[in-house]
Amino acid sequence: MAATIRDVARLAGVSQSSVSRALAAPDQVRAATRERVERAVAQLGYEPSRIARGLSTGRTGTLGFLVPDIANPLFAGIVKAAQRRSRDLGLAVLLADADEDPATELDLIRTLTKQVDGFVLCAPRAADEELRSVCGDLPVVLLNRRVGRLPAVIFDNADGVRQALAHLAALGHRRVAYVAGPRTSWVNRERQRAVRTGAAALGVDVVEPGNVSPDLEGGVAVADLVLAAGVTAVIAYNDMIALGLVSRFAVRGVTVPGDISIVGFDDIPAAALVSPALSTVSQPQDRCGRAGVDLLADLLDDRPTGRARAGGPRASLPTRLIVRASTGPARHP
Amino acid sequence: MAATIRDVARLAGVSQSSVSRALAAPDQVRAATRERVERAVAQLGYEPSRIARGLSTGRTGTLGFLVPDIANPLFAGIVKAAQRRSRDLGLAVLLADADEDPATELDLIRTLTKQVDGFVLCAPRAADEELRSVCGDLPVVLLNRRVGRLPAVIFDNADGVRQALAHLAALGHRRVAYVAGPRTSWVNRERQRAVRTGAAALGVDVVEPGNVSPDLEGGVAVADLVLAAGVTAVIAYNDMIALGLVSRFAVRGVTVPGDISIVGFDDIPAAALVSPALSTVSQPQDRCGRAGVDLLADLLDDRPTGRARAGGPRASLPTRLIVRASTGPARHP
DNA sequence: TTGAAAGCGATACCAG
DNA sequence: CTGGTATCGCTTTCAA
Repeated sequence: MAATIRDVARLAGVSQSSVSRALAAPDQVRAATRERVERAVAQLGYEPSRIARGLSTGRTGTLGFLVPDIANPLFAGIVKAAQRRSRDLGLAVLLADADEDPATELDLIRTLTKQVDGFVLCAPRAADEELRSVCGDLPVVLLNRRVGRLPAVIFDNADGVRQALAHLAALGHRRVAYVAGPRTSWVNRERQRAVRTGAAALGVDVVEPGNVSPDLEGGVAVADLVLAAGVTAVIAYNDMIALGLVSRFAVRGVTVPGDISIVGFDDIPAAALVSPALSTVSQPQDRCGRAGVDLLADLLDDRPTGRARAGGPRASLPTRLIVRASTGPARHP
Repeated sequence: MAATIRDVARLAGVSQSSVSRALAAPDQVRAATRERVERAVAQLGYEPSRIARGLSTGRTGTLGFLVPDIANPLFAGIVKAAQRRSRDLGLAVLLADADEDPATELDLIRTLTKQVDGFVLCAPRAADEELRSVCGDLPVVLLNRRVGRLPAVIFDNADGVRQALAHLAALGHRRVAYVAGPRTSWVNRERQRAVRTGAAALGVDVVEPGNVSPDLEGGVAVADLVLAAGVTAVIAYNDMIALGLVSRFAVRGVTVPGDISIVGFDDIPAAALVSPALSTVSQPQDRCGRAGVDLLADLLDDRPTGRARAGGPRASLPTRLIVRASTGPARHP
């Protein structure tokens, strides 16, 4: 059996209270006492039980981290960064993978809500009101999503889209497709809107073959529609879809970028590997994950905004177009 | 403030004990009582506090899941499967990413050990004895690793290697490289050994350019050594390394599989996407993740072996070679 | 500066 | 079948 605070107290010849204090507020304890406690702690290899502590403090030292799909490299990268930061802050991470399903998501939040101090919701798919109500007054930080005035870390999607469109327009493309991601994705709606307004401003026609799942299958499934639309370039909701397109295009004998140019989003590792390499709008995953955790930690410690640490409670992170294979349309060399 | 068991008891006009029973063992309570309790529960939206329960039962309803690197698609896939299974079993998952570092790993286990009922350690990098001692007598299930007689789920690495070697030998390769992964990886050692003995049996020469990190960078870094070794084929510790090789080979003007054939391990999604597509030994990630959680759940519930559910406490999952681009050596058409 | 004692929210044993 | 009560391990007043 692991040692408890009582064992330490007994061994050190002091009360439990003193042990507790010696550990939590060392300066409220005489040096001599503190030392005896520390010795006892070391000798017994004592480590306080987090759950027992949780019971009395009402805090668990754990944060809930929700993602739509941990197999998506973007989210894996964000989780990794968040994980590291949490560790540094002494927080544990309860991971929840919602499988891209809004209902599962709400379910997970509901069941986890009792065991965490707060949530980082990465790109949640559920509706605004449902998210609000399910979170109650638990501290929440959103990533890749905006809901009212809740603290959030987002990428500058509009600017990313602008860069992508400007790039394609400069190459001479006049008719591009936007392959939309999940209807439930706030980011998708943002990009969609940005594509529409941005394209109009540049005098570029936009075709939208519809919404697909944000993975390889989604891209493969929609590829033929894209071809049928007679566009010379396509902007995909994310790199997974883009790679799915590449793959299906190859099967159809359509060359990239010769016959059609593609721009994705996220700059996942695989994007640089396919050949020709994928042009993509890169997003700083680590800053995102880190900022999310920082923001939540601030909330937990009651630091109202956390401006100092995370660059504002509603940080917008810059995105950057990475040009790899894209070229102008074939008929316009 | 959320409702407690006391509130429910008061509202239902029964004792706390009865409420507790009505929820945990409904058949030990008169129907009438049970109904009153249920009504009260519904009315108050009561949900028992997991941590309070944890204090008295000594169980947290949470399992610790440790991976070397969540950004590695293999592990992401395994985590996803484990996650789903855990959810079905009513367990929460505390994720820990050790960043491929043995020390971090032990640290994480130590700090998390108090808040979980058991651990699933996926491909842990720490040494046998350290793992044993750090886990104490917490239930532990290993994935991709064998330590003494601890319950484990592993892939049949030897057979995977055998398939890969047989394939290459049949194509006419007589000199192949094995690009090793982390020295700390048990799986790597298994594969390495299998390559050595297997190649000897087939009369194939093996060159080993050394250990690299199991990611793209690792593959890129070692690519030139591989070329210098004058081999016609290479088996890589995993797909990430293999893809790194492909990428660097392209830069060097070496064509795959024309000049050199590559076989990886894991069959991560990206493997099928690069062109030419990567031949690889596929591992059933979902079965692995699921079996790991099942095994641990059995341990927690004191079902001694869990044979029924997971195919044995030390399941060995089949691997399967997926042939994509590999061909025979150029000089041997 | 220290110790005693009252919770925190549930479970589980023991009478009745 | 039900209620009272000790208990889990720690934090936090409140006195001393």
